[in-house]
Amino acid sequence: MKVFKIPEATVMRLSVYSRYLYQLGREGVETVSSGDIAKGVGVSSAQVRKDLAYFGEFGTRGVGYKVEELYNHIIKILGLDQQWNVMIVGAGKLGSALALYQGFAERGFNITTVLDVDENIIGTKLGNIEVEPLEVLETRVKERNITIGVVAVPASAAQDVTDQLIKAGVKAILNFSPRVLKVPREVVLRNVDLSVNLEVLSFNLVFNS
Amino acid sequence: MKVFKIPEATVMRLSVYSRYLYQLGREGVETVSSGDIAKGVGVSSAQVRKDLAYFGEFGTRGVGYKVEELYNHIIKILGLDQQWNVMIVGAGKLGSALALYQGFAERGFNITTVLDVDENIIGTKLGNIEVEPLEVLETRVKERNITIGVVAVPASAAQDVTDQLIKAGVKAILNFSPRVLKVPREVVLRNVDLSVNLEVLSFNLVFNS
DNA sequence: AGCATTTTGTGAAAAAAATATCTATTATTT
DNA sequence: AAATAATAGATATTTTTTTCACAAAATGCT
Ligand SMILES: NC(=O)c1ccc[n+]([C@@H]2O[C@H](COP(=O)([O-])OP(=O)(O)OC[C@H]3O[C@@H](n4cnc5c(N)ncnc54)[C@H](O)[C@@H]3O)[C@@H](O)[C@H]2O)c1
Ligand SMILES: NC(=O)c1ccc[n+]([C@@H]2O[C@H](COP(=O)([O-])OP(=O)(O)OC[C@H]3O[C@@H](n4cnc5c(N)ncnc54)[C@H](O)[C@@H]3O)[C@@H](O)[C@H]2O)c1
Repeated sequence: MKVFKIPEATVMRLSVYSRYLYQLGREGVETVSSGDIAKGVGVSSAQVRKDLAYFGEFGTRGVGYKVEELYNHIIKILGLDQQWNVMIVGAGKLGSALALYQGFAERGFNITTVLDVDENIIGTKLGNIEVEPLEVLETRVKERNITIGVVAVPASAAQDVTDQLIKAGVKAILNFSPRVLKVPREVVLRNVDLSVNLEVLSFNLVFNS
Repeated sequence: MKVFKIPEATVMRLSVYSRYLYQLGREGVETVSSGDIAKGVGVSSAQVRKDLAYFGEFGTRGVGYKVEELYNHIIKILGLDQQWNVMIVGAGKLGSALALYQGFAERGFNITTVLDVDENIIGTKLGNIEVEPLEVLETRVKERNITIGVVAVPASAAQDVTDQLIKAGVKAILNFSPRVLKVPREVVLRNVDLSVNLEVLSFNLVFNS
């Protein structure tokens, strides 16, 4: 029921702010100004205040923000005050790295299931998750209440896997394959295209010289 | 000496267009309109034309673009008509996945060197690259003419590794650690923050419901 | 050859985002 | 208690990016 539209850049920055606040919290800092945050994460102080202003008033004029309080607010805004069950499809190099990464659990993302089609991979363990065959996709999504699907299969299989995830009831998809995916409007899609990132670097190297 | 500023979003889209054109080329398609490209990658046709207009006139009115020709132009724009030597620092889960990924070489990114500090990892092979100790960083950057450094170490080591890369002469850095890095203005930096991506999903799941 | 059709390239308009400025509120100092 | 300083929140301005819309080519059809 979105009324205001929040810039995606704002959401991404909030995520970064929250991690900086977490760090400050652990260092024992109790209050922080928009300028401090700005300095810490490399944006302007006006930007920090603007980003927060979309969601309410969290600070005290003349004083700043309470680190812990602001942190909790942002965590809530980002939906990280709850657990999200995640399925990774494709237990290759990248899928395995993601499955083994502890950082996601710390932020409330529970990687409950990893699937593959390769007989040699199915049955192996990634940490304490056993890789299961693609056939159980729908069953697992339903019984484990999985809302987020991660696509880490070759480009040729990406759309097919995506369709299966959506049919099974997944609400959001993080796509690592270099393929433009078609999803219904109500499904949230994000693409992480690692090649594009390298190519932006090479462009800048050529262009700025 | 940059005269016009090109939106970063434009550069990212060009990368996506180029891959779509590559695909079309392999399917034997010879000409394509801005509308076709738009449909294929999910943007507007005006956007496609505007993006290209920053760099010249590549099409024929009433006809469209020659697939191969436009592809070559974009490859040139992105600096992919040359080889880039890349060093990955951190041969953990993510660094290994990146080192073993064939897709980068296909786009002109030559991963020549992978470094780590862990005695158990140094000396092991990733494909045909042997993981070497961090100590050789400067030597390798120089002798192998490395211009791009990939930071795939824990956040606590990220700034230190970055400083070493820059001191050794690397011109661009792709950072996978969840840490805001400080780099001199002339060094190109891009952050790939995988947690942020998941958090944008959870935000949208909460916000749009 | 003339006319209809397609589709680029582009200037103008609109929308979105970032930045700067101003105002109000709190805390601190004198 | 008044003056001063700090800083959030609101508003205004500027900049950037996207979208729109149309004239200018190129093609093909009659
Ligand atoms: N590894 C990287 O660093 C990297 C970088 C950029 C992009 N990518 C992209 O990420 C994706 C995965 O890359 P990777 O390097 O892990 O590849 P990979 O080949 O190591 O792993 C892919 C895995 O997917 C499995 N698979 C294939 N079809 C499947 C299906 N229909 N259902 C379930 N599993 C299936 C394969 O068995 C394999 O284990 C690819 O699309 C790749 O282009 C990877
Ligand atoms: N694996 C993922 O899916 C994932 C997801 C999001 C972010 N990240 C980030 O990417 C980075 C790497 O993640 P990972 O999962 O590969 O971690 P990892 O622990 O598997 O690997 C890190 C590697 O870096 C090495 N290292 C440590 N200090 C070093 C130094 N100073 N110089 C060279 N090497 C050093 C370690 O020996 C280790 O091999 C981390 O910053 C992590 O937060 C990873």
